[in-house]
Amino acid sequence: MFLGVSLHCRGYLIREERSLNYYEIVLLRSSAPTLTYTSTQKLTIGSIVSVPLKTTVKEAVILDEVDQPDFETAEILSVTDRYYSSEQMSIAKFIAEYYFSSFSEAISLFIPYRRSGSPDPDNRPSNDVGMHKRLDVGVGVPRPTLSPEQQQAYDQLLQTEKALLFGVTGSGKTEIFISLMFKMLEEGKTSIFLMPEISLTPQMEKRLKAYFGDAVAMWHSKITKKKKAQILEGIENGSIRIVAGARSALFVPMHDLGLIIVDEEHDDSYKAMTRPRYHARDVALLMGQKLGARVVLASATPSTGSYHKLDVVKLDRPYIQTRKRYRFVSGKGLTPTITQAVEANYASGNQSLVFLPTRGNFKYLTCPSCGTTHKCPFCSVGMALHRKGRHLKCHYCNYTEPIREGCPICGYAPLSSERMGTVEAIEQLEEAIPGLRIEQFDKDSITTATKLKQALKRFESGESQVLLGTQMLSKGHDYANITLSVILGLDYISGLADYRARERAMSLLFQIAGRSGRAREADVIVQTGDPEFYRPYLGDYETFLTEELAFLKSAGYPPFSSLARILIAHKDEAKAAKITLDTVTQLQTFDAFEIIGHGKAPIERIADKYRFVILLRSPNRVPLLKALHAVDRREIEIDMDPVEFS
DNA sequence: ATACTAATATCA
DNA sequence: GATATTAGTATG
Repeated sequence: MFLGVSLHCRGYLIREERSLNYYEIVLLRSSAPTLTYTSTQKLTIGSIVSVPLKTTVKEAVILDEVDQPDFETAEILSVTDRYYSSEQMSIAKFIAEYYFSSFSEAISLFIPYRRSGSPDPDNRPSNDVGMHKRLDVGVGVPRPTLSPEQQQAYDQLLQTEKALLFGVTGSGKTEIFISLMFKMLEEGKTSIFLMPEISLTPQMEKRLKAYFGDAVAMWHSKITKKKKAQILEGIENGSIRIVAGARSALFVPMHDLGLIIVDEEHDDSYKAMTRPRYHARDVALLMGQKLGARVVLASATPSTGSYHKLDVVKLDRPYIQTRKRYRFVSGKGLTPTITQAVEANYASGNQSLVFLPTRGNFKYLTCPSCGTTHKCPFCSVGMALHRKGRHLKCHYCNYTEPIREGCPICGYAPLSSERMGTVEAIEQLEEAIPGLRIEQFDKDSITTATKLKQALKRFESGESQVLLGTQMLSKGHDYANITLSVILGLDYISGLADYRARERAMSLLFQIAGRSGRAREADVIVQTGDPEFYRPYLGDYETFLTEELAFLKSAGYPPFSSLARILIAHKDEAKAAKITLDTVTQLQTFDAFEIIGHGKAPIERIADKYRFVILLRSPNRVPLLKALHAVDRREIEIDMDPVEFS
């Protein structure tokens, strides 16, 4: 640090006065505009400092050095030992501009670097190969042996900066990931491995730990503060070379990053649902480009977008070639056909998997007399029935109330309930099939990693014979000996008003089917009223992708166009409607995009706020972004590349 | 974001 | 008329 004690100017020694520097700063976790402060110290861009604001002290980031302004400035109180690297700053700038968040919100995604105590003059932020001590991590540990197919895919991946690894379930993608990570270790580089819902994939953790031991750390929102501090220390001293985790793992302060893997890249949970509404897959690609790191996206059911945009490396031979018999059945809920199939599978000593769609699995209370559905007082959705807790719960705002005995409108009792919930499905199956034990697999019952492990353990030991649950079932766990997969209510998914509904339904079918028959041949029962849609593509996702891309192209949807969704939410419905119309009026002055539609959101009210949406489409994203930056954004939220339309 | 201020609603 | 609640504004 340099203190400007005196200044020489044309040979004169100017007054013994410290020179003042002026800095533009942005407060962390705040939507306040950039402010100007002063300091006697020379500060670097990205440094985190403490500043006085009104009556409190806040943390802020140095954005830039500026000339003395024409207003009074306060002095920066202190400089912390934390800083954001220039790469973090520029990626945050991109996120703020592309996803319409403040810079503060974008930079707050990142975990800053910590300045090490030693006075290293070349202590530059990142990618300085050689600045960290090299540990003999992984040396001597047997590496995975790759099959010729895996070896070929691995070689191909090393030839490109970014690629999509398209590998069917059971084709051995994980061994390739591990081999790539070993390669990084050899080169003295680090890796980030992203997966959806990390806390729910203990298998992956186990496999990574087996190869990399303490050089790998798991990172997700449920990791304790203390543990996170330990991991950051490990990253800083170079002992941790691989960070595996959910979305947020993308923002850990790695040094010498060489590889980012995005597993299950098709998964929508990579899109953040709160500001900044970034897509981790897309940010990973940008980050790779900025840092010179390789990016590998991987999936058995890649998104149409990635398949279209990236070089594809295929891995299509599964270890064990197993046959699947598909059966399409009609109806709703647990029909006798399905119950009988589960029973027959159980009787022959085998295990089954039953899937219920996430949003279709809730049971609502309705009055058989007047037809009223019991709704949340703050949201325009029915309240889900939770029999275990004997209460009604709003899916959107978590408002809870006790179960009513009779209809609040006409007093009719008892109330009836519609739709199949996980609990009811389990009750019905267990009642119909004596001796059958079922694991409930949803957000209500699998709340911790421990509960997940216990449920899987019971299932693996044969103590239970059915896994029944929601989306969670489709997420890459390895299940031992499932010979029957049942997918209920697939039409609920494909019927959602969303240009990607078909893709989601097809992906789900493949993912669930992929959970079964890993060792032996298996049956897959699909409950749908439209079997002809699925039938041509069974066992061939690539043909589906090709044809779906043709459809998306003709309909003008992504990846052949760019979408933006504008969300307006206000307690006063009239005000919300007015903001919507005012925004539409502003938007109509641009010809950079098409206003697909505007009006009430499918879910009209959430948490006591009325919701309106505007959907925009443009063949080119740049003019769309430019136009949106010109509109008044004070009372609207812009969601770029939306994945949710509710 | 949040402290502060002005405006407006609520109430004894 | 005093006080509670809400809306609006500036922050360096």
